[in-house]
Amino acid sequence: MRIDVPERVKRPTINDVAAESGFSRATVSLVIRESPQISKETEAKVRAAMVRLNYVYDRRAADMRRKYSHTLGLVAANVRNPYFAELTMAIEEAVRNRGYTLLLGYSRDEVARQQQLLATMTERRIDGFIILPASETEPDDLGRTLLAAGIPHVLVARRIRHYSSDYVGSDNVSSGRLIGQHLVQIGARSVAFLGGVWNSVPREDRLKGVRKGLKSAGLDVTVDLACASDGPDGGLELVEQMLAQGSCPDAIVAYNDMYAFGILHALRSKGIEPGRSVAVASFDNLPGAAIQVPGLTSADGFPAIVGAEASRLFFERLDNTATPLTQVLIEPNLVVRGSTTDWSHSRLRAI
Amino acid sequence: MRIDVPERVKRPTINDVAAESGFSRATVSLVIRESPQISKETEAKVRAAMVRLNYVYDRRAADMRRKYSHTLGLVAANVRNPYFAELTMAIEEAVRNRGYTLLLGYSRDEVARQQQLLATMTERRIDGFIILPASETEPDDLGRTLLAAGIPHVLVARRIRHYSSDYVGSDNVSSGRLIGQHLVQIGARSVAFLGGVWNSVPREDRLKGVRKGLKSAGLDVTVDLACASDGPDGGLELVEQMLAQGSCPDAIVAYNDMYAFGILHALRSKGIEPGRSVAVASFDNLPGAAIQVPGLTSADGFPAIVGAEASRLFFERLDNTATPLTQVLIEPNLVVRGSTTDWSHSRLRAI
DNA sequence: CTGAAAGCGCTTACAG
DNA sequence: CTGAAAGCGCTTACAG
Repeated sequence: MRIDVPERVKRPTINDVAAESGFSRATVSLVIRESPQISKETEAKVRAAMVRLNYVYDRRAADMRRKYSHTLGLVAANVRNPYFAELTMAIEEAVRNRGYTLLLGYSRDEVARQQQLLATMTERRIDGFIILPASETEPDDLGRTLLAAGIPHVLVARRIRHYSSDYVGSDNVSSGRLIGQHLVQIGARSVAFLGGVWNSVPREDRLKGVRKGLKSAGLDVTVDLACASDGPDGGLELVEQMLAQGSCPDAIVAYNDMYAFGILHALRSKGIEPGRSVAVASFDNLPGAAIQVPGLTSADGFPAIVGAEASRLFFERLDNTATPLTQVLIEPNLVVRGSTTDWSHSRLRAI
Repeated sequence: MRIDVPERVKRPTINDVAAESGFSRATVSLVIRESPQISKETEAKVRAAMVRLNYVYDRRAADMRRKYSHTLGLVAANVRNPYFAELTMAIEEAVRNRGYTLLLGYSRDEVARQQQLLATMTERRIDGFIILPASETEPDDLGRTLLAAGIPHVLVARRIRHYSSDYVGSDNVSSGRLIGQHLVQIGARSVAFLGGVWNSVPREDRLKGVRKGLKSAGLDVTVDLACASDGPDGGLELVEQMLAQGSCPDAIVAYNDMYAFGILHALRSKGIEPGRSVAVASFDNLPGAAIQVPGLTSADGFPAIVGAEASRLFFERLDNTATPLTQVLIEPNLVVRGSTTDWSHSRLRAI
């Protein structure tokens, strides 16, 4: 089967519509923008001409003459983690509801790619950025390209140390505290913290929170291991390293659910039954957490709300560049499931 | 802490660079585009002026004068399914490597949203689209807006019935056949097909493939149930409906891994052990498939390759609008795991 | 309510 | 190798 693809043809412009309708270019422009100063008849005639010619408005040309491009750059590390997927989708929706178009790029957690994306989108005159920064991003990476140029931007999900900007994210410290307190409550005495990128801000925040939660019982984290890979391999590596450090702790706190899933699998492959033998808790509460074996206790960070808030803050910043920088932290919710309560039960039984 | 956000300032233009460097506008333009007809000294002087002024190129203005906007619209149903996430990331990467910028929108499987996105991006003069269409998309939805206007577009992952276009996707029929044949091989005699959107093209293709695979042993699908939700609830609904139709089949084929994960969970909650009591196989081979309990047998569709191929085909179409429409099907690979081999073993043992 | 003119920031022939 | 002029498709004051 051979089907001809239509050739590119020259598109009609506002000039053609003016000629076809018998009005001036300015009048056509006003009709397009639904100006109240155009009479019903004039509008009808112009619109009819547009339909006859198959006219398609050129927003690029329009925006070039205006102050804003009605375009937003979203630069995200990746979208493999469903937390990021949800966050990204929420931003896209909010942005579109404001009549904006989204330019998207993934840094894949590489700073060089991220910088290239920021540069290209700036050349396309986006009105600003929402950035889920690559893990290793330094303050200068954004300071020199965005702050210095006065380009509005909101950071999401990952703060950057020593960089002041608008920011929206889940409250990682609070999530950690909830998890720590819960582990104290079920009677855990030794706790390992596994996964995440070493020394990254979200990891530090989550770990700090867990420590706060444990402190009420005079406890602290006994094992602390990072790992760049959040897949099954990463889980296995973490579990093996943990076991190599001595005995298995009462509880494992994973950096996030992606790590936790791999850790659950690794534990089983080592003959250690997650839940019964060792309690496991984590961050994010992805859809997959509920259907793990056993169900995974996890702190929900509400990525869709984070995304919506980030968009709201972005447009607020666009409207008023003078307001002080704002940090919005979304309160988490700990969802308790078998991965910690099973352990609690076996403990009680043993008494 | 209160930090002042710099005000929007008027940006220097090519005119300013011309004045600062002492050359004409045209010369500056040629320097920017690295024309070979500019001398080293001239280039150096112009570049120095650009640095002094903090000049930022305006690609919108440049593209408006050119034939192409170097911009591509990606309209995807969603990115919650990791298959789509991987596909999207591969497209973003390929597009960027060609110096293109990606405009992104999610239809959330709503045709109205999809149409709105196509319209908006067309008004932004994207050079064309890559579309992962909403499930209910009709041929006319794309025919009237894209075909009629001669806008290049490539469909990915989901074909549309009675619509001829460039298309790239995993070979769903082939995947199904591999699964069907494998089930015959392990000795399954009754097979249920669960999940997916009723009557959708990918569902029909996958089902057709499974039937082909089963046919060699004179078998056919005995239960055929669709379900719009691919979460745990959907899994439960499907399993309950299946059990209501009589006894549990030897094997379940899930429409994809997202459904399969929910189905595994639902089976366990009903006291049916997946793998041992009923074999389960599925499509996509997501990262999560390997760490299910038991490991899930699944046909890998290679979304990253689908994305790369779709991008390649898109640019080919852009370069030459006259070549015949092309359909690229990516050959799948069946990854066999415990969810089917456990059953096989128990069966053999029973003999 | 409508029109003529200038301009947004670039590129593209066309001369020299 | 470089410059003056026209143009991409719109919007924006400014008159009338």
